Amino acid sequence: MADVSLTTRPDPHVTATRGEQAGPAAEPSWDLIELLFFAYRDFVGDPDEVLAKLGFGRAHHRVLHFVNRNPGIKVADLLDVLKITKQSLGRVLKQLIDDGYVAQREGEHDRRQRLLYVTPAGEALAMQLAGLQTARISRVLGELGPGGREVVRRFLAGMIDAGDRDRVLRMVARADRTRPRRRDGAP
Amino acid sequence: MADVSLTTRPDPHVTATRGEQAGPAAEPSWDLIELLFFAYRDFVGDPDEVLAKLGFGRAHHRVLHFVNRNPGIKVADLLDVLKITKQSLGRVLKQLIDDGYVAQREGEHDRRQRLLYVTPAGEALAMQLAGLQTARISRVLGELGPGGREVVRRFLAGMIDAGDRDRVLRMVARADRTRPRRRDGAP
DNA sequence: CCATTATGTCAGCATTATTGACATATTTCG
DNA sequence: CGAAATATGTCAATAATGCTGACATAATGG
Repeated sequence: MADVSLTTRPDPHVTATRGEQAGPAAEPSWDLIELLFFAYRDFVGDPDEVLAKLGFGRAHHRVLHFVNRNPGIKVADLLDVLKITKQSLGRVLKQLIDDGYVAQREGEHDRRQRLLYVTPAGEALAMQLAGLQTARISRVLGELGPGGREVVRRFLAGMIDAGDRDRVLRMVARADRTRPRRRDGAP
Repeated sequence: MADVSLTTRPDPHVTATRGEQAGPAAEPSWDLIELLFFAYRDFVGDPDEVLAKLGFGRAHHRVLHFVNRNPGIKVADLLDVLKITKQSLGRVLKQLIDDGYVAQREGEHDRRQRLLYVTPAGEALAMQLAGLQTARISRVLGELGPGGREVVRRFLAGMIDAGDRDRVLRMVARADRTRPRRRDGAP
């Protein structure tokens, strides 16, 4: 049974890849639809296990992740990224704060703002979770060979709604620069 | 602002792709982690809208999808694929049956079994939803150029837990053969 | 006949999301 | 200055989707 189709094969239904024209949809991409479902489920599965032991869920992960990646982010911007309501965010954010994984600080220019930062414990947890997901990704990219990473990146970026894509890519790029060197004014 | 990084660029943190060795996790793949999050959200977003108008949710989509792809599937096997409990499945399955999207039939050899099939309405809905997702996928694959599809496919397959991978790939391959020609004994 | 299997169902609970309404503090602007 | 707008927090109710545990029914199979 080993290793079916993890290697390249002719792939009968590559009918022509039919790029642009969104005609009457020849034949659904069943394989990619299903693989994406299973891949994403397992991709978030590893963090889920760790979080469950702390009494947290997937929602906590998302909040912790984006706060870690965007130190000093405003609550309003976080809501924008996550596309949830502030009531939904409030609950999980309160738990993360109460448990000492996230801290708030007043904005310097605008004291209404509660800028969000991860605590050292929060950063450690965020890095642990990201490490699990990165391990999975790295293993696969290693199997793909050179160039694979860029193809995957372009595929995922292209799958994002056009209206959001640039904002997301800007955020990814910005945070790429922000994280590496320990940011200045962390609490 | 347009089109950042949808084109290939040097990509600073490609540190060596560090394939196999799962050492102390050098630097997280922040970009792919986040892109996967946003890509999956939008990938399921299109069907979500259609389903909401019918009073259905994502859970209904998954059930309808796998029944459509695996006509005559046993309840137990569906539970295995979805990895949920029969109580959770029962709720959404009952709605799909009551609303005429899924039908049950007794197994021929084993009359305890309730084999699941989509009705014509169910097939139409499943195809509509798959069409939306396929349109998104096809557009991106068209932008990736030849070879992109296979890289993406291998990436997604590789992201699946090793223990499940073969089973999933076998299912994908089997259904690839099952669907195309109208199956024999559908209700 | 009896143990097992396949399925369904009742009851209760948790997580994560929603909407609507309102409260508080602060900034901004006329 | 004072009113309007903004940023955030919170209360209450509801929905979707998952869970556990317990039990019921029907059919299979030794």
